[in-house]
Amino acid sequence: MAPPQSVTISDVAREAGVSVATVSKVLNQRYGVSVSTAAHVQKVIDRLGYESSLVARSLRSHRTHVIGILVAEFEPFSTELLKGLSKAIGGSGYELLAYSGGGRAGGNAGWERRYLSRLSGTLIDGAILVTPTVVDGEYTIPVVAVDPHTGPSELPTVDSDNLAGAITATEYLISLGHVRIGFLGGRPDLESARLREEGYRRALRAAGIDVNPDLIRVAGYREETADQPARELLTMPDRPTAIFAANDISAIRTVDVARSLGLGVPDDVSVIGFDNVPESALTSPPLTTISQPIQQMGFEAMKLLIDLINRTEVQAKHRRLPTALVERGSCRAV
Amino acid sequence: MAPPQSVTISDVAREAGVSVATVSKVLNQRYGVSVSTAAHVQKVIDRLGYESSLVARSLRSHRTHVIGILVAEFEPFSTELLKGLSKAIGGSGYELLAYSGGGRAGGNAGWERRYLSRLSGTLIDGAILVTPTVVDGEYTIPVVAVDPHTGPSELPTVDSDNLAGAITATEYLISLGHVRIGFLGGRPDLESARLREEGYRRALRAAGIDVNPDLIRVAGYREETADQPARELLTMPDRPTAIFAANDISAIRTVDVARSLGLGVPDDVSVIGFDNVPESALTSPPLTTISQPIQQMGFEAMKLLIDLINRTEVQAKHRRLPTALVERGSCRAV
DNA sequence: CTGTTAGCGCTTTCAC
DNA sequence: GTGAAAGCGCTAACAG
Repeated sequence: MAPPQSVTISDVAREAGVSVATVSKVLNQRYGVSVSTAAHVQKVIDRLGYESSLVARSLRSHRTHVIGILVAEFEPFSTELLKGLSKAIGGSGYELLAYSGGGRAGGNAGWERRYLSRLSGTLIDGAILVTPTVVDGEYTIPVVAVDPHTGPSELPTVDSDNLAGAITATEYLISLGHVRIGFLGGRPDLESARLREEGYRRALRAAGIDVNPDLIRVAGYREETADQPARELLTMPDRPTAIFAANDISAIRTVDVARSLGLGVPDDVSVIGFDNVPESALTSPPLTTISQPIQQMGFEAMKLLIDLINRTEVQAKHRRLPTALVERGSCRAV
Repeated sequence: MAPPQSVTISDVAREAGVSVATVSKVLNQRYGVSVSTAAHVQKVIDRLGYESSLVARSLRSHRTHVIGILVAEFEPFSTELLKGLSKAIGGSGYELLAYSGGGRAGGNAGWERRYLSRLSGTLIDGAILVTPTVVDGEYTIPVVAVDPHTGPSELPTVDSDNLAGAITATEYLISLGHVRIGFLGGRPDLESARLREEGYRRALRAAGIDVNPDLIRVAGYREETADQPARELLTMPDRPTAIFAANDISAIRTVDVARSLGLGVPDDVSVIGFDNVPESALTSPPLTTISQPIQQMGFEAMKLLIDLINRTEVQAKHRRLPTALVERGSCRAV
């Protein structure tokens, strides 16, 4: 039935004995085509299995009903978000296009701007930027940022309560009797990382514990960048009895590094993460962490973006979702 | 620095006082541009923050260095695959474009063909089809299927050993003393679903247990379609003591349904899944399941596709990866 | 070395 | 009701 390959609008036109303009009209249900012609053309379209090229179409008409999700990389956080986005898009009539550069796109600051330039104005009607490094400037299409660089700015933003979450994590460790608590920070350019560190410091001070700079390292949220700082903390002469890692990936790496060093978790060192990505339950022991409602964040971001695209009145341009402690097995009292 | 919005090649040309052709040449590092002109144009490009439109570019030159991943939906399996794909793409110079229709795209058989028509010939150099419903016919660009409709066909394919995995799962249940073992089947159009059921039947027969059709239901691999059949199995007068669900999503739903029915897992009913998506560790009790190396499958698919695109000699067009039992807490002996 | 010209597949006036 | 023609942003001959 369906033919092997790329059939264009001209093929359909020729086959149907009409002009491409006419085919285009029936394609887009425009007025000005007789019922019989329309039916005939439709038949040819079906027979040929024709589907209009998103690219060519978008170049001309700037409405594609496609929403772009721009991510540096497909890792646990962004894919979890994708699941929420996918749910939110339900019957909205939009389709999703998730775009990611090669692995280390995260390396080049401003990747989101480049991706956006490449796709916007044409391919997508709106975009969701996942942990973008830069959020200043204006955009030609509606854009929503998730967990961005700076805190809530002009750009519509969805994030979670990073500060409260970090305070909760640290207080939890303190309540377990820990005093020497290490901190493995996130991507320095991200507001979430700043707030998580701030929460750590604040909770420590509130408990009358001095913040020791030696116990603070940058782990960059990624596997490759987390091992070294985790090792440093774990091999200190007077190593911390607990480590708060700014995201689950770092925490998971910390558990692995600890094991490789012959240290038991939580017996020799307690570890708490942040995010509650599904992977956090896969470690042994399963990771105690602070949950962000990531899928929910995706859901909210999508709703917000669709409202923006439709120019619906938007209630709040910044949505902040709550975090919560998830106790599993990687922390214990001392 | 970077200006707010869509600047086109003509803007650059005008600003630099050259023709668009010249700009295009420096953009694509073509010969035929003096060093000084090139430098000047490059400066303007940088100043304007110009980035060429993927759409316009791809319409003309049919090489984009973008690989399409076509999925019906972003759910645990496809996103897990995405992680593997993302890793495989590393320094290859390709970028990833994951495309998904609205939620129930899975409903329309042949979605992958439609998506492909919309994107191919233009936007993407090659595609990975995730659980496509149809794999016949030819394609204009290199295509690799992951876990497709029919088993290994003409189309290059990556899958896992579904038959062996299903046999393992069923034998495991039998070894635990279960005899009345229910089966929650997958998407009927998928070869993986067929093989998993086949494995179930084969293991049963090998153990001298009659296959009871009443104990077999179709759960469709999705949350929405799994609840009802799970409930049916669980509320039978003589309900099974164990259920083998053809994927983790169905298994997780089964655990939930069991709980809502006041049945304990694994005390009243044992449940085993298939896939080992991260979510399977999040249930309580954590799910015993058959693991597929999903990320690895993504990795292999990407390698295969890149070889195909580069016309590198491809060793094997069908790659089948091993499955394994992952014992967690949702099964017990009777 | 540089610019002019012709499209890629499609939508959209605007004549007929 | 229908088609010719222009043009979206870009690349690729081909002239100059």
